[in-house]
Amino acid sequence: MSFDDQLPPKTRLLRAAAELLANSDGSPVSTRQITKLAGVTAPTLYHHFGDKEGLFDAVVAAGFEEYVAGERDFAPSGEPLEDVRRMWDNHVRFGLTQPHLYLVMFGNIRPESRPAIVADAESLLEEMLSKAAIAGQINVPPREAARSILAANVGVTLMLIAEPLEDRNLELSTMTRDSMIFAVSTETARGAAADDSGKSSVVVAAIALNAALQASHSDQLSSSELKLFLEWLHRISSSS
Amino acid sequence: MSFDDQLPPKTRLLRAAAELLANSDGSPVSTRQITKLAGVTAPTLYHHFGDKEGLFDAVVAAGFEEYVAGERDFAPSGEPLEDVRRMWDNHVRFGLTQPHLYLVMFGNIRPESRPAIVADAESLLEEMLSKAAIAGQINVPPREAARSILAANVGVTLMLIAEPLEDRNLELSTMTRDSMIFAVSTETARGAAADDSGKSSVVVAAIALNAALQASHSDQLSSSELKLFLEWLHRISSSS
DNA sequence: CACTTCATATAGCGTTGCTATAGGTGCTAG
DNA sequence: CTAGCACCTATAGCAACGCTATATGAAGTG
Repeated sequence: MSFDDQLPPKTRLLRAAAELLANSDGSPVSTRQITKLAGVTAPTLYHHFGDKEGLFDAVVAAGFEEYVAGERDFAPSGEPLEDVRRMWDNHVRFGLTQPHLYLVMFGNIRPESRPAIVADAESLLEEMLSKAAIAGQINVPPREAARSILAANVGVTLMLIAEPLEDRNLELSTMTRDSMIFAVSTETARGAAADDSGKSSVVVAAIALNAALQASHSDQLSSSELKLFLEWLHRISSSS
Repeated sequence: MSFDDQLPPKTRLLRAAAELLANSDGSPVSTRQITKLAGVTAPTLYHHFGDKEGLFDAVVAAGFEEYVAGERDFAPSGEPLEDVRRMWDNHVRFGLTQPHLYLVMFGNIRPESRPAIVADAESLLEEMLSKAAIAGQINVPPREAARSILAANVGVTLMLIAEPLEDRNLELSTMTRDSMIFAVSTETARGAAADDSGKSSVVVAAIALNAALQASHSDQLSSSELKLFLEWLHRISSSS
């Protein structure tokens, strides 16, 4: 169960820490576990990495390489905002496939101590958004857009990690992603509010839905379902 | 430096924990510090709260009361989306004035263990968004909108907490906030390319009706009818 | 008074991150 | 060849951690 004795202790420590971090079910990883798996004793760890956090930082640095590699892997599609979407998705995917590493990278927030990793991720995003800005596709300075989008991206990823596996719904991610990109992009036709009739109630909403349904040939309901649905709608909207 | 001996130990423990948590500069707070400040011994803590996390949960619960009180304090302005903005701002303000408490509440994420606090904050937001939905102001089901907005809200707050005080820029918050609200609100005609406007109005109306029905306990339909009705509504509103 | 129940204290277990000290190893200089 | 010098690693152990088995006191009830 130990590591190849040929490798230098520093490397063995890094691999052991990475492995334990990846397989730990959220419980903290002790230096004793790490040094035991690496086949070295405690002082070796502190000689090479200063302290536990130093070792984790080194692991994170390697993890970040992987993260950045993922972010850069896809060739620019010529559609910067589409690339931003892919960066978002890659960010979330990274967080969900390596939740413990991600939590060390982005989750271990301490007041007034901004992890360098955040700045790196931010500039990576900003780079792509600058292209979008050049193409006149966004209505916010790239730096601010990057900060904003990254914040939302981190928030969503943390939420998804915290969620039990069985009801993890990636729609939260895509929806938030598209909301953010939509909001900063210039391609949105503003104004032209469809119905600002206001003062909506059950009745008004029912009437609106009724009209809209009949006009749009929605195929979400079968015809028999639709018939009954409309009858109920009528009952609701003709009451009160 | 100790606490009023008249108070029951449970209260003293709570206050001591809250105080140490509030004044700690991010470093962890030990049970020994807490019990010493409270003037009790270890078993007392475990008798009342089970374990350290239990005590922290209790502190958080008190903090959450404060948080909720802040969220409810302002009278509804009659403009639900404006109230959502204020809830967002209140959330950020709470996080920045009590960063350590906030980090215990929202930052201490562990894989697959979703803090109850998140669900509470979510339903608080959802409640307000339902009003917006009834008024036909949003184009996404309230629950999904709440999840999405809260995720972004948490992400932004964590980012701001991590940022050094001197260059904390609240514009990140307002910008992200408005981006999210803008994206889910119907006051903007969404990108024409991806949208069939007829179908879109069906969705909006369905969402509004759904929210209205759940809010008003209409007795126009029997409970079994209502159940099926809502199921269809859900099918319609979650399509597109 | 006897008895139960709740609340607190004494003392200590096992584990944590970390280190003072010392010893071994491989290199270069004389 | 050997002496000296960095560099690296191990032995052993400290202080602090979360937590608990056990015992003692206080308060209420028959």
